[in-house]
Formats: sequence, structure tokens, C-alpha cells
Amino acid sequence: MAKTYTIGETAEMFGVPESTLRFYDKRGLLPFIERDEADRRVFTEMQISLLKTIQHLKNTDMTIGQIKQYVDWIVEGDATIPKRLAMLVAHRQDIYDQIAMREASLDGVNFKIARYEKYVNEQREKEND
Amino acid sequence: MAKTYTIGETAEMFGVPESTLRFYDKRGLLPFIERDEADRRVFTEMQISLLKTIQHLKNTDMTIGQIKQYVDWIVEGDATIPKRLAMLVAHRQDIYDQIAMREASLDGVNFKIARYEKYVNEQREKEND
DNA sequence: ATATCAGTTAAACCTCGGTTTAAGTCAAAC
DNA sequence: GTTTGACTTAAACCGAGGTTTAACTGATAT
Repeated sequence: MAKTYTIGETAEMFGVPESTLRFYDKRGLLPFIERDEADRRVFTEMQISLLKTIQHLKNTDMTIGQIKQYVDWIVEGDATIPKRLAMLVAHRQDIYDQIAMREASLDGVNFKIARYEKYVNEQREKEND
Repeated sequence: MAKTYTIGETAEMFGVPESTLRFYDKRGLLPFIERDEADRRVFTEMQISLLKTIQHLKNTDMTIGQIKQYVDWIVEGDATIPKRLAMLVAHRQDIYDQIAMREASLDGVNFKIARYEKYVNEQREKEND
């Protein structure tokens, strides 16, 4: 018997409200999810693993729509592996771009910080006259 | 006479629609902006420079509301420099966190890519039997 | 047996960050 | 003098990504 999780346990595990998991399910991000006798969602390792992937994709600004495409391809089976591979390779480039943009903007912010620090230090010196 | 720019020129310069610049103005992100005789916005180096800062902050997911706070402090004068400095230092940490999260998720994506590449290569080998 | 707790649904609601629309003004070109 | 082009406004609209609400079900504890 593989371990399973309730929606509450899963939500806590991922640090999201249960409503978010229900929203993802409604949007088709959690295929193959089963229900118990009382119609409650049963999260298996498969869902947990998929949710981890979904979090990586979300953390890197992939839209729900694109994630759904990826999940739909998983549902279609191994024949879509080349498509999934191409999607992830393209997305990896997006991630590189996101990081590069942030590093560039970080430089701009650091420049401002340096100017403000200089000003603050000069004011402090004047006071200590 | 310092060079000035129309909203159209400024929009093109920053690669955004004019409506975005009007929207920023309405939200208070462009203080000190003047108008010509025909009530058209006149963008000076001051606005251009502020827009560059705004772009850095937006590129690193600072909200319009926070950016407005920063701009309001600029309007208030040099007395708010310590507050601005503190805000930017806190924001710099946010940027570090954003980059770190993306690098972690990049690892996850790369792991998936490696698995898919392995699969694709194995399938290719089978075909070449 | 009844209260509590964890789950269920559909639908309404919300915020954010713009974008679009409609109607108008003004300067320059023809 | 009228058309064209670039600008102006207020207000309506939009898509993304959830969140909240209301009403309900079913299992467990007292």
C-alpha cells in the first residue's frame, strides 16, 4: 500500500491553501487523481511528484495554460515525450532570461543603494563635526 | 535646453504602449512631469531616469504600490533617503531570493530534461537496430 | 443523536497590471 | 478649411491566478 495524502495534508506539504489544489484540479493539472468512498481526493506519490514539477514551473513563471499543455501531454503518453522535451528546453531558456534580467536589474538597484549609502554616510560625518 | 520627449517617443524608447505610461502617471509613478501648452506630457531626463529605475523594480517583481511608495519618498525630499535605502536593501534581498528560487527550479527542470533526453536517445537506438 | 471536522461543489468575488474605447483637442500639411 | 496625426480624458473592460462563500456530505468523538 503506497502512502496517500488528503487534500489538507497535501496543501500543508506544499504551503498552499486547499482551494489552490482544487483550482489546479479544476484546471486539469491533476489528472489521474482518484477519489475515496466519500468522494474525497486521494493524493498519491504520483500527484505529489507532479505537484513538485508544477511548483518548479510556476516558480519560473510558466502559466497555468502552458502547464496544462505539459500535463495533457503526460496524459497522452510516451509518444509526446519529444514535445515535452522541446517545451522544457524552451522553458529553460526562459529561466535563463529571467535570471539574467534580474541580475541586470540587481546592478541598477545596487547602484542606487551605493549612492544612497554615500549620501547617508556624508550626512553622518557632517553631524559628527 | 535639455532634450525632452513626447509620450510616443518615450513609449518607443521603453518598449511599452503609451497607455502604460499614462497608467503609471495616473498611479503617481511620474511626479514632476510637466505639460506643454497643448496639455501634452513632457518627458525630461528626469522622467526617463525615473522610468529606468521603475523598470528595474518592475523587472524584479516590485508591485506598483511599493514603487509608488518609493516615488512618494523621492517627492518628499532628501529626508526620506534612509527610508529609500532601507527599502532598496530589503528589495535586493527579494531579488536574491527570486534568483535562488529560479536556480533551484532550473535544477528540477534540468533533471526532467535529462530524463527525457535519455528516453529519446534510447528510442533512437532501438530504431537503428 | 448530535456536534465537530474535513472534505465536497458551483458560482461569485477579488486584486493586479494593464488595455481598450469613446469622445474630444490641437498643430501641421494639403 | 479640412484632413491627418499625435495627443488628451474618464471609464469600461480584460485575463491571470486564485480566494471566498454558501450549502452540503460523511466520518468520528462524546
